[in-house]
Amino acid sequence: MPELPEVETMARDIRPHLAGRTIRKAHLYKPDVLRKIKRPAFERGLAGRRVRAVGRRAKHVVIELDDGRRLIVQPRMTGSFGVRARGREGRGREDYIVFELHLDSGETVYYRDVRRLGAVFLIDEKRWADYDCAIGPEPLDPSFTAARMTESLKGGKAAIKKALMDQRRIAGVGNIYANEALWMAGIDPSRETGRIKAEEMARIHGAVVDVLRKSIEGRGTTIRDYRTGTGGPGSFQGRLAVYGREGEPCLRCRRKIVLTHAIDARATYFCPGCQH
DNA sequence: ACGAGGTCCTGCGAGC
DNA sequence: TGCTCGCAGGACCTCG
Repeated sequence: MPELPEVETMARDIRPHLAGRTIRKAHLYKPDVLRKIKRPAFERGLAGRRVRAVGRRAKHVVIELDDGRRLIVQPRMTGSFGVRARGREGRGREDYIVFELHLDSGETVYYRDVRRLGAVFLIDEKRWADYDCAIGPEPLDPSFTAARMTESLKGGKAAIKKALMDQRRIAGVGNIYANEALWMAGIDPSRETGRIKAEEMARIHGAVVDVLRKSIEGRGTTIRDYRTGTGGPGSFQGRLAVYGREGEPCLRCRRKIVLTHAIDARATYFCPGCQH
């Protein structure tokens, strides 16, 4: 579920509560979300550590610790963060809580995930660098130009929508924003990536950057599960042009929006009237 | 080298 | 009202 704007919103929301704080104690309730680390090592590795920084990379929340290690959380479909004020005890395992970080401020930052498809890992600097290298460029980085995007996508025989969602090519774009960006750019999602002209690629680039920026401003898209770091819904769902609008008129040409699962078995919404 | 499909999980809404 | 079924915003793996 959470794509770049949603993960960015979560990271921004929890940052003021975490940055500069010391983790007194970490408690893990759902060990099956851990990757390549066991519960005791996870809890021991976090206890006593000070949080140096909280950021985002692609669809991951990155919590950097004072020993250089990173707590990485990838919420996938249903993961979300929350902050509990001092003195308010949590519901712990009853409430799909995966882990809790009890801070020296008295606050508790927790991560919950209903489906538990998300991933949590604690890795050192070197392994994080390797992991980071394998992910494509950040679309909101100033160096992400249309030329850079074209270079990153080049040679693709796959549908452009699939290419946009490939994290090795571009970071952070998922199903909702791939659908939206292609509508904005007026490009048919099934088009072969390698056959898209430079001028069209520039439109797609502009649309990707624009839709992600606007969604961050709106604090993300809540269809069902997504919650911001403060527990509320996002607002961008009210501004979606195609996603979830099957059968409704296109906002540009009034033709009916079509839903198909032909591309990678994921829901693709597009307008047959003005996307070519 | 690529695409298709299964897998991890739980909840929800549609339809009977 | 209550059940079953299909589907969900992600990403990894195997198979052909």
